[in-house]
Amino acid sequence: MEDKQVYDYLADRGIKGSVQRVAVMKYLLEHCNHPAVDDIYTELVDALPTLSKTTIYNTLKLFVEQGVVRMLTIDGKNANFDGDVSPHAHFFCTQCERIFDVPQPEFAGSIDNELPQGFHAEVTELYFKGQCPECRRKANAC
Amino acid sequence: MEDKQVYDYLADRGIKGSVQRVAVMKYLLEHCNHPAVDDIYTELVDALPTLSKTTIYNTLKLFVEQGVVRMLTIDGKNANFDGDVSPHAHFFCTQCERIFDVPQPEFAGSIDNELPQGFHAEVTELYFKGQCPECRRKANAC
DNA sequence: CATAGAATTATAATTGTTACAAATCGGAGG
DNA sequence: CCTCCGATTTGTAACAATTATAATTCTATG
Repeated sequence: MEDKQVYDYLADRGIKGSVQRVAVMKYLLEHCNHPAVDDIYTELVDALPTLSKTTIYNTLKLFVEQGVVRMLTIDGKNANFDGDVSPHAHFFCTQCERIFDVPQPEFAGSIDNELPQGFHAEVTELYFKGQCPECRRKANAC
Repeated sequence: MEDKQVYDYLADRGIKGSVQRVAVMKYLLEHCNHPAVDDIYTELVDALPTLSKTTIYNTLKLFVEQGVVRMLTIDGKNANFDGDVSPHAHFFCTQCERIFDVPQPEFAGSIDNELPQGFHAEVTELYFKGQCPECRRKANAC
């Protein structure tokens, strides 16, 4: 993926680009590993040696506010980030601690109908926690 | 609610009671405000002056492991706790920052059918974020 | 009543995040 | 091409939630 593409992607969504912002967005678009702030920092600091962790925080905050990134609070410790903002749910494996994308059941279409009168939801997060296929297989192998 | 009742409630679920554990469980059963650790501590420390915050952490960890309490990671800052473990979803008002109980759509009955082959979920958390009726009303009053 | 194991406590350490002020960057106008 | 202003980035320090640890206190049991 070209930096120019990412720059335009941000511009289309009303976000002024910068070297750092493009790098963060590009990383999120190219990886579906739901990184934490630290993961992103570690990945990018080699290419951008002056990068500051504060910048990652600032950038992600902006991205979340502008709706180009989703923040996940699934693992109870860190925030994790997802560059895929299309509706989907997440599965947290309590053993390997990885986060997986899983399809979201259809109720999502009419969220406010599901809610009591007067509530208005802007964000929906559906989290599952348990064992992923790989860890289940290992556990049963005993 | 009597302490004895709460003590038995815990015993029925395989948890040995203590003054502190009963106090925490009782508080959670009597309040649906989804308190954070600090809220619980502040509420209980008057009646139990020697209470330690570490005890609250230990106790809640035990309760969550034993499935008598749910931990919510909806607000991005603190963990919040819910003594009601029956299936229901939560709504976080981004303005007043309160957490509301809301009904959970029916997919919950057959969770593993909703998940890709091989995943096994033990916990499901459905979070909505937006404005509660009260804050919406205030916002529109301008 | 003595003892062993469990639970509680206080303190310190750790960690993720935010606040803040200084330095740097980038674009508009001269 | 230069200067200047506002936005962005950076580094440091502050903050707050949580966890680790070790000592103390409880509690059940013999």
